[in-house]
Amino acid sequence: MTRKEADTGGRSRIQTEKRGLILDAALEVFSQYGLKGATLDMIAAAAGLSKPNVLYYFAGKEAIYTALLEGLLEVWLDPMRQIDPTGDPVGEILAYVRRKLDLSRDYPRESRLFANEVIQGAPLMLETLEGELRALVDDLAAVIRGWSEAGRIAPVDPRHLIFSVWALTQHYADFDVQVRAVLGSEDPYAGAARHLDEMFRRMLEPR
Amino acid sequence: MTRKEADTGGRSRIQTEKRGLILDAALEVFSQYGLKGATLDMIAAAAGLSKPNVLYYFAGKEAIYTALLEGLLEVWLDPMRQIDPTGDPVGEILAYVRRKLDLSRDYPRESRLFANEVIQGAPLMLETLEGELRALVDDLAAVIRGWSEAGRIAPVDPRHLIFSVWALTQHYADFDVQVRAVLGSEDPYAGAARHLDEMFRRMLEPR
DNA sequence: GGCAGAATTGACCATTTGGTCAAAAGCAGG
DNA sequence: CCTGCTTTTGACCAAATGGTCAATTCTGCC
Repeated sequence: MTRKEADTGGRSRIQTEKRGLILDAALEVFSQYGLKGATLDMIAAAAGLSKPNVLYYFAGKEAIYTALLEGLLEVWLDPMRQIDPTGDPVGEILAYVRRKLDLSRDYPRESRLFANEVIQGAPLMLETLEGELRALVDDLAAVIRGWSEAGRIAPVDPRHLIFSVWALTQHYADFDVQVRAVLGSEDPYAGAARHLDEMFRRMLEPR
Repeated sequence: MTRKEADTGGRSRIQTEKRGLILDAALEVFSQYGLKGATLDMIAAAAGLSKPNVLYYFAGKEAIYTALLEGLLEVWLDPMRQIDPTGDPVGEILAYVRRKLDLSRDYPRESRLFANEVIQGAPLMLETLEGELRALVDDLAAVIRGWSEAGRIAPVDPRHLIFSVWALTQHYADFDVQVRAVLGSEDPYAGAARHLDEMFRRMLEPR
């Protein structure tokens, strides 16, 4: 486990505990109100700590926000890393979609936090996006292009295919209220899983 | 033209002018920083007016934001309204996708403003989403279901299909920085247009 | 039990910011 | 040019908010 949040990093038990508490509270608050909309008082209250005590563990509001974002990227990119270039092409992509949709269902706050950041121009993540993310996408794009050229999936623009996976899966987390407003009491994720599975299958299966 | 922004509504020439100026400046600022992140001073500066002067035309910051959102929905829903139930099914949906993608390309600020609002729970739009939007989607879903049952398009969940159109097209506006970080200097919209066209075609054409 | 360092907090501060107001400046019609 | 109005603004205010700090409490260790 190399996740930042879980890495005690030489910190005392109580430090690790409280930092975790704060990060969890901050995720709740930031994902709902954004960086500027959230206040230290809200975060402190949600964590059950006093404001100065929160500042004892983190240098400032932005430091909490940054720590959160850093811890996030790992988890977020993980489903992509799990794709097996030697596996069955259509199956691998469908499984990827499935993992990404599960992430949206199980970690909607994380998804919204990320979305908020990117929509506002990703001032804190531009580097990462242009570096790590881009490299990862290039790698996967090469694999997909290989599959495509070998006739194992229908011809497709690899990078726009990847965008499509992101867009379609994250939509259910980020636009949750809209989706639910339209669907009423129906569970969005059951329908989404069937729909996306069918959709990508039709799109990818070679004729 | 029934758009709120353009409706003089009995206001003097100068009123209409200045209000328009303010709304345009506010769109720029709100879409970039969100409701809380934007300040009246920023909006005033962007509009080339003094802060009290801005408050002379609008009751407050939220009033500007609300006016903006109201003016938006019309434009945003328009492409859906243009779908012709008597037209060619696949062609109609492809044209819809195309219109929606054009909107993302030509009005990214509007798209981001809307996205920001919905991600944060749409406190000001829940009613509209559950009323007007839901009704509109239900209507279109019925049309699509008809096409599907008549075998004129492949079987598909109508409402999730609509979500897919929204997600895929708006992604290019809302996540612009991410898309560009991955693509480099390549124009996102040319590739997106081809990709989405091909994707929906494969998905919808009956076997 | 006592002590050193870690953890916690109430009180406080400076800045930002949404909003007010009374006075000044424009402006159109007579 | 005067008059009544609309428009504009500088000065100001109160509340919210990020952050500080000295003092107090707690904890682990001998």
